[in-house]
Amino acid sequence: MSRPTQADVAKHAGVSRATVSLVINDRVRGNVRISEETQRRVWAAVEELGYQPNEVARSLRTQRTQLLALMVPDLANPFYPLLIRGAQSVVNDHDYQMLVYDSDDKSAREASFVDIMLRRRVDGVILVAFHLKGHEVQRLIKAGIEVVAIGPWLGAAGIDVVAINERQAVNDVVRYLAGKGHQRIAHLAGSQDTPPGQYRLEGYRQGLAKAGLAYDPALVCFGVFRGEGIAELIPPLMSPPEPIEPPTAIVAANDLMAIEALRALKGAGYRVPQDVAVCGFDDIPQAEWVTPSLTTVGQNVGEMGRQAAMLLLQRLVNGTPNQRKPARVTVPHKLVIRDST
Amino acid sequence: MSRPTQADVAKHAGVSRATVSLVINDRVRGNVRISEETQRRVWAAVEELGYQPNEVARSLRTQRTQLLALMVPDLANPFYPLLIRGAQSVVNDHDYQMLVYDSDDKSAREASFVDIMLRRRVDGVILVAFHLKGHEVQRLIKAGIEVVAIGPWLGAAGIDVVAINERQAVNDVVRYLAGKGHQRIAHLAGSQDTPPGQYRLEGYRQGLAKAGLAYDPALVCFGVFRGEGIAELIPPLMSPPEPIEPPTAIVAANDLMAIEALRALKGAGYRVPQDVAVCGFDDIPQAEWVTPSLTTVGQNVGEMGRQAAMLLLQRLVNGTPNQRKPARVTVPHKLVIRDST
DNA sequence: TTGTATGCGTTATCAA
DNA sequence: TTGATAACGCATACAA
Repeated sequence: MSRPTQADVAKHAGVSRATVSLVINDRVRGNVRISEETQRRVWAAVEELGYQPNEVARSLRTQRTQLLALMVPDLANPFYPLLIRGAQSVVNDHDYQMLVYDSDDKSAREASFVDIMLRRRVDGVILVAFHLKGHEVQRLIKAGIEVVAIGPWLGAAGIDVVAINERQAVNDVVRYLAGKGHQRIAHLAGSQDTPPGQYRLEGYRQGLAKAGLAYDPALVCFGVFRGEGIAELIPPLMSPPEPIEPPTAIVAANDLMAIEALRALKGAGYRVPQDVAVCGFDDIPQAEWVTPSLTTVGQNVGEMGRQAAMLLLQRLVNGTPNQRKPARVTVPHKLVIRDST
Repeated sequence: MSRPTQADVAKHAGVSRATVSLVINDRVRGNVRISEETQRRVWAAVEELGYQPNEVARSLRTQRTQLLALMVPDLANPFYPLLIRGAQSVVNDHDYQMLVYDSDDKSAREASFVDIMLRRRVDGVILVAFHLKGHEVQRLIKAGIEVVAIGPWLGAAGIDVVAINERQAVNDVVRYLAGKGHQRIAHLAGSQDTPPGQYRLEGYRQGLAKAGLAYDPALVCFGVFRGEGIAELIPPLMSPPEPIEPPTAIVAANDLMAIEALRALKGAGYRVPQDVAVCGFDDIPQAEWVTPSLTTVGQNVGEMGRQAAMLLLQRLVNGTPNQRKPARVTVPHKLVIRDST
């Protein structure tokens, strides 16, 4: 029932426990020399007993868990599974495992993520944090846990960050729409208590300014990135009280919101893009599935995951933890023009 | 730099290490009695030093890691994030964390999952396994790791399984189509080296038989659940060589495949459902987004995740590991009729 | 009510 | 080239 330990292997092979450890960890390549014969015997015993090293004991001894963690705000947003995949692929190639944590975009869950990681002694974390404060992240860093953030993040001072230029991206969208002759461009903004929500709204305002259009608060409404409740926002936006002109284009803060808007608009009898154009943000695979297909900002999300994981592993394997100066990787985005504009 | 241990807390509070352990683990409620004053001092020291229990050491000592793992075949299929969410929600409520592992539908990765879990000494795993053999799962069980499988699985003898009735579900779809007058019903089958691929094909054949329709191999083509390469399957299916009649309905093995088929059909100028009806399987949220919206088999995927996690935790917390007789939970499915049929 | 001592399964530092 | 032996940080049986 109880699993074999190194001691069992040692007894079985007729050698000492230390020898087993040396053989198994391939220390033979160092200056340590162990006879061919002994090695053979050890491996035979391992095989015979079905011995699997106890990673827990190993972690306690080496002070390294080979465990990383990735926190995301919404697993149900297809954007994040792609991010996770990208990160997983490089992490697993380096003998690490990764814990996935869905914070559900909740401040309390983000905070408890920190505690859990502290207790589990993970070697590093990748954060897509919407609510975490700088000092909470500092707790991780002080405990020797390496941290990489993905996405714009206000408390990012001193840590590696992988992101796209959010303001610029929305800016691009707005100017593209203005270039197509749109004068009344609305923004379906994300939660303003999150950095992407704020940055994207800023980008929208910048874009308007650059295009010589006035900012009209009546054209901005606020939703959540999850896309819930967007349908209720559309009627008041599209049929505003008298003197206000309705928009001819809507820039949503992400694809989930844009797709919900699309559905609500179609349901209400609006033609997209003839009556109103719609743009998203992220370029999730589903942006191509909807009708009309969605014009959006393409983020290479898999690449962002990979980059973040690589930064983390660099710090972890190349020694010098917490020493190197923080990296800031900006992943290029591109405007993906489809049928909704 | 180095983090405080219980010994540090003990010194700081002026008590012994054991006392700290007792207080922190809330053993005060047992028959162990510790004075209010001592407790206060311990907690104060914990607070002051920012002590966090070392879960690694604790795991080594208690022989429990409070770690579970969930293996899925394709994180990019929106079905699985919903499953993960369901499981996470109950797992996290019980002071466990969950490792998410994407096997990428690869046999080798599924096998290495087993090794990794064995070494990490996880307390339990939830498997959505497409390739794992019975004896590989037995390795987990022999090591004392609790196992719950989600979905149909051939090597499931003796372990808890949460699943829907796959054959019946496809059966229902075929008979529904037959009832609408379809005589030529095609099947876009999933990989036949996976249980769902096989069961769904079987269900298709059963449905045909029940509806009094002949099985025609020309109406069955084989794709992958991921949905890649479906577009190439459509032209030969829809314009078969001379004597063969093309189908008037297509039953896909999952929604990803159905949606790709939908897109290919529309691209080729077919009208859905007038020229050909399309059905999917899973009812991912995106089934409702596409045009026409997709008729499909609704699986309550979040519920399946929750159920699986509950079964696992029951075994874990209610003692008696591996003793109880295996549970077999069948989650109800339902035909969700939309515009594609 | 609190303290002492031991072991969980490793790795690593010494000697031999 | 190999073998004792001491940590790693904690929980717990037993003593006090």
